[in-house]
This record gives sequence, C-alpha cells and structure tokens, in this order.
Amino acid sequence: MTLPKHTILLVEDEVEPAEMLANFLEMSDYNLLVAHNGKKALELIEKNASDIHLAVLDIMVPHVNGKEICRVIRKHPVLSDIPVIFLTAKDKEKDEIEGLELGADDYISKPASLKLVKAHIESLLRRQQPQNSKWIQYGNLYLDTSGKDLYQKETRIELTSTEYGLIELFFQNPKRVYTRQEILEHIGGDDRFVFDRTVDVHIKNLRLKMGDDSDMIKTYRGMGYGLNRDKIVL
Amino acid sequence: MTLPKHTILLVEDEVEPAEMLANFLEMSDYNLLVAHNGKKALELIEKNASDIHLAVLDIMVPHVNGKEICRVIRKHPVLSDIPVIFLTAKDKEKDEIEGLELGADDYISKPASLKLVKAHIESLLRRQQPQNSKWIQYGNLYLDTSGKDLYQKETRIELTSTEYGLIELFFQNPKRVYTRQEILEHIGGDDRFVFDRTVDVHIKNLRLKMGDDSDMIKTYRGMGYGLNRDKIVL
DNA sequence: GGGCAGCGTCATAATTCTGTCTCAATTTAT
DNA sequence: ATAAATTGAGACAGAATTATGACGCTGCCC
Repeated sequence: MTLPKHTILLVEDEVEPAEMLANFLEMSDYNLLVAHNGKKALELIEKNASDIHLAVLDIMVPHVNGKEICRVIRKHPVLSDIPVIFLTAKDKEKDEIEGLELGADDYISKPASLKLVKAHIESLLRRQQPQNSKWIQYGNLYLDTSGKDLYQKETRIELTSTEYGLIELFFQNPKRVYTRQEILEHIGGDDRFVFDRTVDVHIKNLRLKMGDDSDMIKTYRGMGYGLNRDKIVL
Repeated sequence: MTLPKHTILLVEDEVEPAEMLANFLEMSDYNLLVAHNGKKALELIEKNASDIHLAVLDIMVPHVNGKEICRVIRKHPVLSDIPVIFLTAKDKEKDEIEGLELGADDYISKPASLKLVKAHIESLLRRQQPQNSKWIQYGNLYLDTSGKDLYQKETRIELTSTEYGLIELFFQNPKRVYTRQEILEHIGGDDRFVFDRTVDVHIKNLRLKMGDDSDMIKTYRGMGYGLNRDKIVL
C-alpha cells in the first residue's frame, strides 16, 4: 500500500529534543529520517532523496551547517522544491533573513513546542500540494502522478491511460471547466480527429470506476466537464 | 516598469510602524494597501480583491481581528490562494498554531525588522504559482471566466451556459445597454431565429439566482438591458 | 489464431435547458 | 384617470444536451 504518508528529514544535533520531536511526528503519521550532524544528513539525502517531502533543519549542527544543507537541497534534482523549515535560537534575525534568501520556506525559533512545529509542517505541506508533490488530493481521491494511478482512500483504482489523462487534467486545475475539445487535446496528445462525444464515454467509464466519488466529476451542461467545486475542500 | 508590481494588503493598527513598513515596501517596488482596523481591511478586500497578491495581517486589530480577516480571505473566491502572513507579539504560541491551522502561510513575531518582513514576503511570493484564472468583479459579484461561474461574495451561483453568456456580456461592457437583438446574438452564437422576448425570461432566471444582487441587472425600458450603472463603482 | 482490453462510434434513453404562451404588474402616453 | 405599451412571472412542451449500453475495430499477449 502506498497511501501518501509524508516523509520528513529532521536535522538537529541535540539528541534528546530530536527524539522527542521525531516520536511526536511519527505518532502523527509521518515517516521520519533523523540526523544529528551534517554529514549524516547529507548521507540520508543521498540515499532517500526521492522519498523526502519536507526538511526541518537546525542551523547549528556539527560538520555541515543547516544553511549548507539547505543549499544542497535547493540544488538537488529531486528535492529542489520541497519545503524547508529552519530551527534556530531566538533573535538571530540575521540568520533568519539569510535563510529565507537561501530558499527556506519557514523559520521557527527555539525553544518551540512539538505542537507548534507540527502546525508549521502541516501548513507547509497543505500548500505544497498542487505544484510538485507527486500526490494531488481532493476529497477521498488521491492521484499519484508518478505512479499514474488513483486511490480512493486506501484502495487503488485501475485506470486506463485515457482515464488517467482525464483525471489528471481535472486535478491540475480543480476550478476550471474544460470543453470537450480541450479535453481531447489533453488526452489525445495531438489533436487527433475524434468525435466530441467520445469524451462522454470516457467520463462515464471513469465515473463508474470512481464509485461513490463519481460525483466528483461534474457535468457543466453546455460547457464541458470539470471537478465538482462544491466537493473540493482545501 | 518591467515586472508587474505585486500588491500587498497590510493590516496593522499602530499607525507609525505601519507607515514605516509600507514606505519601505513601496521603495522595494510593491504596491501597498494599508488598513489600520479590521473594518477598513474588509472594505479594501471588497474593492480590490482581484489586485491583491499577498496579505500581512496583525492579529490584534480593532473591529475585526486578523484571524477573522484570514478566514474571509480563505473563503474569498478570488483571494483564496494568496499567501497570508501573520504578525504578532512574541511567544503567543497559541495564536501561532491557530493561525497556521487557519491557513496562514507564515508567521512573524513582533518586533521584526523591515528587512525581515520583506524577506518573508519575497520568500512567499517566489513560491507562489502563477494564477491562470481571470476574474471580473462588480460589487459583490465575481465572475470566474475560467470556471464559467459567478460568485456572490463567497457563495457560488450555478449558471446555465445561456445565463453565463448573459452576465459575461454585461460584465465585459458594464456601461453599455444592450438591445435584445444584441443579447441574442451574443448568447445564441449565430443569429438564430428566436423571439426577442425570450431574453426577458433569461434575465428573469438570472435575477432569481442573483438574489439580493438582482438589481445589478437593470431594465432600460424601451432599449434593453445592462448593468446598473449606479451600483458600479470604479 | 483466440482471447482480451482499450478506444471510438452509434442509437436510444434520461435529463436539463430554452423558447413560447398567458396573464399580472408596471410604466408611459393621451 | 384611462388606455396603450412594455416588462415580469409562472407554467409547460419540445429542443438540445448528456448518459448509457452495445458493438466493432485495433493492437497486444498468450
């Protein structure tokens, strides 16, 4: 099973607080990768790059400091777009500005409560979604853009490539209505010469597979199809 | 001017610091909309919704507090995706967590330097995805030309394609009066052979859906229909 | 070659929208 | 004030649009 459990890289030199935070986050259903120094952090990045969704970095860690790690992440082919949170002692405003310029997304002053850190993490992950995460979620539906398939809660729904193309189009732009022509162009790749109404059939097949969530795809009569805006909750 | 300037909504009750920050940001090539209390903030949001790219909110402001404003923004058809930054006194961790859960994107403890605030703003704008929906606003009404529907404040109004065609025509040329023939040509596509009284019926249906704002569409007796010039504020 | 899955087309059923009609309400003209 | 003209509202039939089920075609894997 591959439900979108997020993996967080935590880099923090003080062992005790790091463990506490890691445990707390694991209880909240995240996977954790923990490093207590910069070298270890870089190793973890090397080995697990494609799994990491967010990084929490203490600025002051042995060997390679947080800023350096952030720079590595931002240049990394797979990781360059993940959210990065810096942790640091209070009142180091200079660090904070530098961090932001380096491309950090957020900044938390220590000491910070576990709940606070979690709130920051969730806020970032929530906004992260549409762009570059491999998962896009609406309601019960999770689209895996790298595996090219769709999950309804925890069960996988097999899609044909045309059906995947449809749902991907809708998920990428949840508030838009697409005309049949636009849809055809997206799923056909090239503008093949295909009857309009064929789209209806694919929509029907897709809805069938979506079961209870079939009303997530809405017919905008006279216009085309799109997601059901009333069911989209951010 | 090279780049399209970003417009920032700043809500902060203390006049002196607000001015300083506003000036500083204007020097950095942003447009500023400043409110010193919640009521004013809501007005600015009403009138300038489609121009605002980011909001900086103090939590404690008179009339309507920052959290409430954030909630309004998140429910607003045009603004729901902009970055929101909260400003607050240090160590109000509870506020901070609540703010993040409300969908704030960032949180800055006061006092904060001008440069720090700017760094946060730039960090958020940098990550903001380009918006591809086009909005036209008059009064409480927001027309979403990519989603093909109409919002009345924050509630969506479902329109048929004919009704959408009508309102689109009026919104594109708010000061014009259209004869029934012109209206028919616009919504019919081709000049179908249809009684011009049919327009009356569509107008009626549209007004019905518009509820309190039904008087936004005015009857120009003997001429046709158009937007109510008295209710258009430019 | 047979079986199968995916796609496109068609015919027909189901649904929603549009256009017309009638009558009431409102405004304008005499 | 009354009549004439214009617009608003409700109801309804049939037009237009969409949903569905069935079928043939293609390419792929045994």
